[in-house]
Amino acid sequence: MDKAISRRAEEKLNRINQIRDTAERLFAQKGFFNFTMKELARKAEFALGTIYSYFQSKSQLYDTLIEGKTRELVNFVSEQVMSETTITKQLEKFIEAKLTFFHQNPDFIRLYFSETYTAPGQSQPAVFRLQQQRAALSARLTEILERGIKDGTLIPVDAKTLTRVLMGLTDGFVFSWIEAVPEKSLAIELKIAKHIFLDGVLLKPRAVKEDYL
Amino acid sequence: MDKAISRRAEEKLNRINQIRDTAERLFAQKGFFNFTMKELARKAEFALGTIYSYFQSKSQLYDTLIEGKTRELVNFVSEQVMSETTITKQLEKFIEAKLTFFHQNPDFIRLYFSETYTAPGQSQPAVFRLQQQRAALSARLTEILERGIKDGTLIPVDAKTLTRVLMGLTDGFVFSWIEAVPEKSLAIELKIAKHIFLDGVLLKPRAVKEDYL
Amino acid sequence: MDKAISRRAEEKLNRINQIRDTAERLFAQKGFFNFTMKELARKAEFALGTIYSYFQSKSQLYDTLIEGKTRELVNFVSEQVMSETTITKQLEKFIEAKLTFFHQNPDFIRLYFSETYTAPGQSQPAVFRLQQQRAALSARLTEILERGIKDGTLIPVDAKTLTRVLMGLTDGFVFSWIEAVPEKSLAIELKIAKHIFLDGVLLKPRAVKEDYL
Amino acid sequence: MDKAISRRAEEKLNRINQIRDTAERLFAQKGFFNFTMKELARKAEFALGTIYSYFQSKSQLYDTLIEGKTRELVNFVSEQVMSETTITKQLEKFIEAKLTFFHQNPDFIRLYFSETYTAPGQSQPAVFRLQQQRAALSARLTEILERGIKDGTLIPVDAKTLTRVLMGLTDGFVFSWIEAVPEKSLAIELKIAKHIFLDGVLLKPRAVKEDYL
DNA sequence: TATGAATGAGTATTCATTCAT
DNA sequence: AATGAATGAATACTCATTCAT
Repeated sequence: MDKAISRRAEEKLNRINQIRDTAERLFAQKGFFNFTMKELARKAEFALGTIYSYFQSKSQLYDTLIEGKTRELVNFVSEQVMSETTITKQLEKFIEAKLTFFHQNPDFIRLYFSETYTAPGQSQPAVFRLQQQRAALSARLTEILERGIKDGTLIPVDAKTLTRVLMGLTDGFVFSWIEAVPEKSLAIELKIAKHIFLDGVLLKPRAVKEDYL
Repeated sequence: MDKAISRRAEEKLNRINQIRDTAERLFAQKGFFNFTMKELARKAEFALGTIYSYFQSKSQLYDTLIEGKTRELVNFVSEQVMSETTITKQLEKFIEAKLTFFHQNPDFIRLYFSETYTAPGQSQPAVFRLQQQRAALSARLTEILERGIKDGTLIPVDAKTLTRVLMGLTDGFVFSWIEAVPEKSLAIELKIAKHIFLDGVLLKPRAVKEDYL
Repeated sequence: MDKAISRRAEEKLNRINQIRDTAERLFAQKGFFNFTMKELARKAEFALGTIYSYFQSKSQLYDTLIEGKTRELVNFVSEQVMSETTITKQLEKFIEAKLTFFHQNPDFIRLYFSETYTAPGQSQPAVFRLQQQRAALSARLTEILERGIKDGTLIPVDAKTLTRVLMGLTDGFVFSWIEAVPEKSLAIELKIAKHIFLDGVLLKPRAVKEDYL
Repeated sequence: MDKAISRRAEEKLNRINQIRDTAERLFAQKGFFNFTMKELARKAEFALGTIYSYFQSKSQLYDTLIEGKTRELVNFVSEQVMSETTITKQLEKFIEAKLTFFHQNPDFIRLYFSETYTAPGQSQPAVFRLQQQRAALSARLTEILERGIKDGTLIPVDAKTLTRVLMGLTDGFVFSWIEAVPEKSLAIELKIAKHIFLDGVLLKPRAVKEDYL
């Protein structure tokens, strides 16, 4: 009996996951408005009604997808960063984890950006939660940067500003993958990314550092 | 007679521009699918049919808007960059011009990202053209970087990779403005951006530069 | 063996009755279209499939309910009327029985009217049978009235017309209970009803009776 | 110009009325749930979208229909009744007006009863308003009856009860027309109805009047 | 025999686009 | 040229019914 129940539960989970995966791919490929629930049903090989027995609505399905993946992202990055101790290593780890996550979840890239893109005034659930998660990630980054600035490792710039900058920089990196994810060279890209963030692109560092507001 | 015609032509141009401006605002605020042509007509203070006498379809209006603005962007950045001679100055100018353009056209930020977001396989006209324009901008950047690498100003990295990186980095910077465009501190942001790109975030440059592939 | 079978048969009957009762309540409360078979299953505490093993379809369940209750009504009224001998008493009994039946089956009031309401051209089974039952009831009434007219007890009006009138009048009485069934005053209402049907509302009967076509 | 505008206004009114008439017929024939907006469009010879440009939704169209007709009914009956002075004449006029209205609007009979039928707890707009109008009509009737009871014209029964009774009786009369409206004999039916209400069905009034609670 | 997950036809509503005035 | 009423294809979602377990 127990076995039967768990087998059913497992099958149900599999079905849900099959829908989720198909939906994620379709949302990513076509955007929210360009795919129909009918198409999802066909691609996921379920009847329309079956989809609706697992998810309340198209929006709710979308929300669930975004929310789940974003939470994964935040957890993944947080764990990786916490495994390091020095500021420099933590920053490197942050970059590495964020880029790695998106590299492993290329479909999510579009979702992530299309959601962040949506006008904030609309305050749809998905957007709201995603922005909350982004905020959580930012807060974690700010802590590291504040410590780095205080102990003289980093340039003395307002930590909040620096946070926005680094969040943006890494987003931009990922964003460049929308057109073409570099299949094999993640290691190289990572190396370059870290280097640029930490040391800049000039071969010979400038002798005199500028003043920072 | 000539005058009358030119007055009419001017009026027509004004009308078109009024529609364009309203449309750009709406596209930016709400996204392509979240407003109706009826709403556009009402906001632009024209009849529905009038809009359609100037633009073939909603998509075509959208395409036109994206295409025009992107071309403006490319021209603006190219001109600014060409006004400088040294590699460092040109890179600084590139960053400055790109960020300035988006700072002055905040509505365009969403359009730019939402379009780039749309899946490339779809090959809708707007996306296609926008990507062509992006390619043009990238090509310009690659030239500069190649010269910089060759003359020893920049770290010896594959120029194509570095291009993608810098395009992504600047995109990311702009992207961070979607949530909140910094009204007054563009100068400061620019200073920081340039510094980070060129010198990195470490206060004391690392003594030994790593090897680059 | 016999016993076991009869126990099963009894259990089955109980199950069917539980479904019928729940269904009757739901049909009456919400109307045919405003509740789902799922809701019925939940309220009757059976699985959806179980309902369908006892009733072919939602419509057929509805039909069965209407048919059964209407047959009860006709039988009840007929029996009561047949227990009297004089015309006046029979008419009083007809009124009394009809009103009493609906008073005891308030849920059925809505069912009765909503069904009669449905367009006759549609010829759905339930409507058809209900109308047959109504016809049976009417026929019984016509007999009484014809005798009453013949023997000079009643005003000399076409019996068919008078039948329709009295059917309508009693329906109307019952109909007024849809909004609020008078809990305690059935006796009083009955007294008034009988009086009005037989003697009218004027305190002093008009001296000269009009001619009737 | 004025003319053109009024012509358009008139055409628009005609169009709306054509939709209303078709809708009233369909609602009456099939009930709310058994007809589709598509069918309405086809029967009214308009495109689906056109229907929606005149009415917000199926429900709103339904509400509008019920509300309008019911108001007509109440106004019509009120005006007729007010044109008489004696109690007896007013009661006769009430019966006459109510029956005449439904005789002239046979489609409305079903709507009227199906709406009154709908469970009151649901409190849908249409039901609510219809019941308000019914209440208004009842109130008017109560006034007349109270005066009649006071001045000794009518039997001494609680006026509220008598109101419910007479409302029910006339409803019942109309209700009997659902199955078959008597095309030619309205005058006769009216005569009989009035007679029964006022004098009852007994040819020889009973000598001793019963006591009334 | 009982269950309830899966099915998919059916329906209200929206909105880009057309075209008679 | 300008207007906006009319059009109807497209789409999210519901719910009676089936059937494998």
